[in-house]
Amino acid sequence: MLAIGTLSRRTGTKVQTIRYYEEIGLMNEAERTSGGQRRYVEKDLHRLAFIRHSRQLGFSLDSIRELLDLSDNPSQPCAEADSIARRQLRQVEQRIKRLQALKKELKRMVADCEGDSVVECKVLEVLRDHSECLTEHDEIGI
Amino acid sequence: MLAIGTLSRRTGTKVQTIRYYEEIGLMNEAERTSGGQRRYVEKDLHRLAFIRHSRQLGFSLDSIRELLDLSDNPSQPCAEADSIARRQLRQVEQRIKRLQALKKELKRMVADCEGDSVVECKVLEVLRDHSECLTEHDEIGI
DNA sequence: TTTAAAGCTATAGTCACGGTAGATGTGAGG
DNA sequence: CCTCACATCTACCGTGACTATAGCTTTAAA
Repeated sequence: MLAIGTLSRRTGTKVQTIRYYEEIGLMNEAERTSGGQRRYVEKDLHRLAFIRHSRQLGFSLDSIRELLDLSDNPSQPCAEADSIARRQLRQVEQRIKRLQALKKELKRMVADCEGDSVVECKVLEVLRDHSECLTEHDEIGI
Repeated sequence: MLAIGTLSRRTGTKVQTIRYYEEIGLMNEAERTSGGQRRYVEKDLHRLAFIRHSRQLGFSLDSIRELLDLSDNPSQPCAEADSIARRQLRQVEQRIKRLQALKKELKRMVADCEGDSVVECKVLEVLRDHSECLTEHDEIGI
């Protein structure tokens, strides 16, 4: 039986995060000692590792919930897990695109900046005047 | 004198967002009508446009605060604005790198997935076992 | 048995807003 | 001047995915 701190170290997850996952029902409610402390078994370790790994791949907790459900019912067809992964892939590709547009704009901004004082600073000038932009960026790129 | 809704439309900023910017001191406190409604002048429009444009380029509100301070004191040297922009550029480049690693991993995941049922689903298998990963991804890529 | 470390709950904060309720103000038409 | 639709006001809660704190209790090793 593992204490929460051990689970934390073994998975690289903060203790509070583990408790948070329990609170939102992503982790099952852990068994407790007579004194009220949480104790975990190997199965919990695997589940948490699955969650963390999925988070590292950028899946939302909602997507992870779906993936865990699928993983818990091994007789279902695989198509759903596949489509969740593909959706995630599309999102990542979108983000990369937007960030690359930003990168281009920022590069141009700092490359052009050679003024000594703020009055003629290219960085601030570009920020002041949207029309100087090469690309149309209506959405915030995160 | 512009009402808040006009400012909102002219800059593509939600009304609540403008009020929020005032609350956190990013926008100056607006003049008020006798009835208590906010009224703006051209200067406010420019400041808000600067803020929105900076947000579109991914700057944090804290960075924008610095940039606005610089912009308000035009005799200062330009170096600081430049370094803020360069910092932002580095962050964007970092994010792109991480996302590209994720993309690679996700692509491999969905490409390998051909099983019919969840038991043999490659997607779930990879998520279950970190050791199958090509890359080390310790941080969550956002 | 002592005691330091680890655990507990409850609560609030993060970022950058978005949304709601219920009251009040404004400006154009009659 | 009056009405009425629309705009705006304040105050507050919610988002995602945690993180941090305070003040307590439990555990395990020496």
